[in-house]
Amino acid sequence: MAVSARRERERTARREAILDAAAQLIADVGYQAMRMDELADAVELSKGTLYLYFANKDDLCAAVATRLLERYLPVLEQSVAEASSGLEAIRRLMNAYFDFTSKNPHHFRFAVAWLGAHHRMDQTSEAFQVYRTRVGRVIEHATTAIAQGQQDGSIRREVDPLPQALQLWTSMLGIVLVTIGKENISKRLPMPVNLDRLMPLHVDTMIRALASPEVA
Amino acid sequence: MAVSARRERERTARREAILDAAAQLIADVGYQAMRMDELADAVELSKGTLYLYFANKDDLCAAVATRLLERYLPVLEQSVAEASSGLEAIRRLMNAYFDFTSKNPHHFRFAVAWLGAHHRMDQTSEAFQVYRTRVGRVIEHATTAIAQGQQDGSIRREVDPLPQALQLWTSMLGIVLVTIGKENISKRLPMPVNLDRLMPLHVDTMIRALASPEVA
DNA sequence: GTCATTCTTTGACTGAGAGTCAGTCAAGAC
DNA sequence: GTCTTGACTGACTCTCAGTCAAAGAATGAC
Repeated sequence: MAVSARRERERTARREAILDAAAQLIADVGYQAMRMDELADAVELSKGTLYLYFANKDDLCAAVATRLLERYLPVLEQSVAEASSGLEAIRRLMNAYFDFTSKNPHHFRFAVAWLGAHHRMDQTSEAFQVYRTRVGRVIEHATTAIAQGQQDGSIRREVDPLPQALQLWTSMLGIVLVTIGKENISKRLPMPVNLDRLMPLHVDTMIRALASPEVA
Repeated sequence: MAVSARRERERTARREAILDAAAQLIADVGYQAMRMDELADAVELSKGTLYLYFANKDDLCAAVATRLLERYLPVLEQSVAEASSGLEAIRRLMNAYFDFTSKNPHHFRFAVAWLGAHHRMDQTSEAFQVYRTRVGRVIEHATTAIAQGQQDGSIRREVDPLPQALQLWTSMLGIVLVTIGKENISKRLPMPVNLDRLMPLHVDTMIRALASPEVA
């Protein structure tokens, strides 16, 4: 039946329209401050309709985050592909991920809230499932790059790729968390601090820890 | 006048009583789920009274967090004092900080929310000022340990102590963030992951990056 | 063309929880 | 005795996520 096919298309289109508006709003004010009424206004739908497309606000935000990360994955992949060695791939991957989070600070804030959440967020929904696999994709790239670096001799043999990839990604979270709020945070800390140097320093530090002795 | 002195004491005592109850509640359910009505019940005061002692919920949580960190500072200091070298001091400091956050996951969640906050949290209040100086204390210890390690030859000369201390503290945040939610997070990620090893791995990785060539 | 059916949308409403404020009360001042 | 001060109260307001009974639109059968 052609009707149901068209319905399906329309439904997808509407969903995308909601996500577009939500992404814009979140970029402007953040996902906490974004209100569902406001979003309904922006897409010219009633609030109830939003809840026909997404289970709740967190679910919607997860979908926005997923789409953002999904669109950025090719850039990450490109950066890895261009690398001359596994170690270089790690450096590029870190820089590219950092670039992504700098451009989408609110997406990152949401991801952190997701990780840090205790009770509040219901993470059983499909949106979170999908988001997880995208994050997994990033970690996989790091894992592959490390293994490759061991092949080409740029990275130490003793390193265990998957755990180390997790360590890389996870430590990155902290760096990014502090950096995206730098205007505020540098005033929040009691010592004079230049947070622009933090990320490059972190990359150098990690590279030094991974590099095989010959290279270093 | 003796009256005002007594009033002052009583006021302080009441404030402490509120903080005690709040610390307990936050430890039980987390700072998000802790409700001001519930807290008022617990200290046998009315809700309005809480707002005579603290500007708002965030302010109160910041005071709880500050007190916790303050009480743990001697332990951190002890761990540094017992170290045989600057590098060893860093290792101990990282482990001690990690121990603290494991025992007080909700405190840490609050700190992360504070760092990640965009608009929502009003951070101009005194409570946040004080909290900042306590965090600063931790970073100072790390800075000192690095400088000391350069003196005793355990840490590389090229390292710049303060920026590197910040890098240490900041990268730690990410690791801890993921680790404290490990029961959940290991199910949240698409690959099989043992998060118990993450923290030791991070410490080893950082130590390797800092160690002077002779030592490594 | 009309009517029944099914799918979509609506927006007023509910509930939860932070924060407020006019008013009460007790202790001290005079 | 009465006046002042400051701590305390709790019913109230406000904001916002999420709900649901009713309205509306599209489709298909005859």
